[in-house]
Amino acid sequence: MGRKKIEIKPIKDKTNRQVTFSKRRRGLFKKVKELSILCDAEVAAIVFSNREKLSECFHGNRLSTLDAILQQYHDVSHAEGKEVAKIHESENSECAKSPVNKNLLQVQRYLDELNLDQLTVTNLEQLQSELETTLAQTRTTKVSLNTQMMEPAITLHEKAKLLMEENKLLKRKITAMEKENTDAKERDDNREVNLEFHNLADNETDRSPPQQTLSLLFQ
Amino acid sequence: MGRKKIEIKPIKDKTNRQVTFSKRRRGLFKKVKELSILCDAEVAAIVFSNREKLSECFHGNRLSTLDAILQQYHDVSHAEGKEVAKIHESENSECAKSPVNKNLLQVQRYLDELNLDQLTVTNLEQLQSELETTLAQTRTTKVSLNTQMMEPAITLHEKAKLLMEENKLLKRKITAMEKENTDAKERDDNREVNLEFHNLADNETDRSPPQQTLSLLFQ
DNA sequence: AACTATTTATAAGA
DNA sequence: TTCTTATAAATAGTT
Repeated sequence: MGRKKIEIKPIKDKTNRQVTFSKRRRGLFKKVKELSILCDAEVAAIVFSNREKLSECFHGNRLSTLDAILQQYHDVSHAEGKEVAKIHESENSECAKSPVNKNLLQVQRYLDELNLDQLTVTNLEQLQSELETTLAQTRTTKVSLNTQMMEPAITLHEKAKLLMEENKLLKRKITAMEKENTDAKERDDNREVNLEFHNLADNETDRSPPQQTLSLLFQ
Repeated sequence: MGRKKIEIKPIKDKTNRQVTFSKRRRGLFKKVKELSILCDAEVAAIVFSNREKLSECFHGNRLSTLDAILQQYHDVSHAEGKEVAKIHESENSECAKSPVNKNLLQVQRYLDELNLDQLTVTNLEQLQSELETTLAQTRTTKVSLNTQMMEPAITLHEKAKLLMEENKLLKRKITAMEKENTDAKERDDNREVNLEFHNLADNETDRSPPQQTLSLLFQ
């Protein structure tokens, strides 16, 4: 659909790829919306760009979150034929690409600029733990199920961005660890590297408690 | 795109709706595949027909992340509760005016001033403090039909979920890496990052048993 | 960001 | 259903 036919193969040119990505993602999300509305279907699309940025689009008028979709996904797969409860009905679900929350972008930036040398599993878990502690206080906050309430895409959108930022850090860290391991191995095949890995593992094991706090979070 | 222009509104005629559903789902999945290939992106689409029938397609060649995220998203939803936030994407959501958002702005400023070379518990405690302020604002906000007032709790709630998921992912990867390191040392092999990936495309026909694909996601 | 020449998707008909 | 085809829609390359 354009001036010329293109082959479906990876676009090498960075600029062109980015432009195409934006255009096609927009188109994809539009299709998602249309399919959902036209056919009374639940449709979700999740996109990770090659920069690890995430955007997602969900449409449906019966189930309302990706959670629900995945729940249903699971239910259908594990209990074929079992009737899946419909949670609620709502009139309409408008959707479009989400606006960017500048605050969260700032957090992203912050995470992105973290010095890799200082990044450890402990750091991330500490951050998580702190956030969990704080967020636990929202548990009693009940949200009205007013169907006209529109939760901006920011929630799913931005949280995912944060997640991906951390994910990116993780990958970089792992890459660094691998590299270090390789180097060490080449120099001297001794046990130092292993010890380092074990330390990390121990740290994260010791820090499992945060998950308990989380269990209180999502009830 | 057809003999006549159609409005994007629910199709009442059952037959027509079913036909359109099939056609458009095929088209959607094709778009997913193209976007993935052209732009080196991870793309997933999940579709439930109005009869609760599932179909999905995933495309991507780098990450097991998406699978992992969905897995963990699912895990959390299941293990921690059934409360499902009602979230809809909306057009033109504007969060900047929210009082809670102003608190987030404080967080942003705080992050701005952080020495990025030093992420410490003290830093995090300050961050937590800021977030607590934000959440306090949230709690005192009366439930309102103003959609903007209700977002933050959900937003933060969801963020917390993802932080936890990321944490799980982190652990998983590091564990895998640790294992790989051990194996590599033992065998003196070359290391090979073991990024599993799925390409479940072309799985759009209804006869395709959901169990097969789902077992990959939700084993 | 817009603009169009084209390709692609698809609505209706067979 | 499946195919055909006229047309709407998406979009590749351009400005």
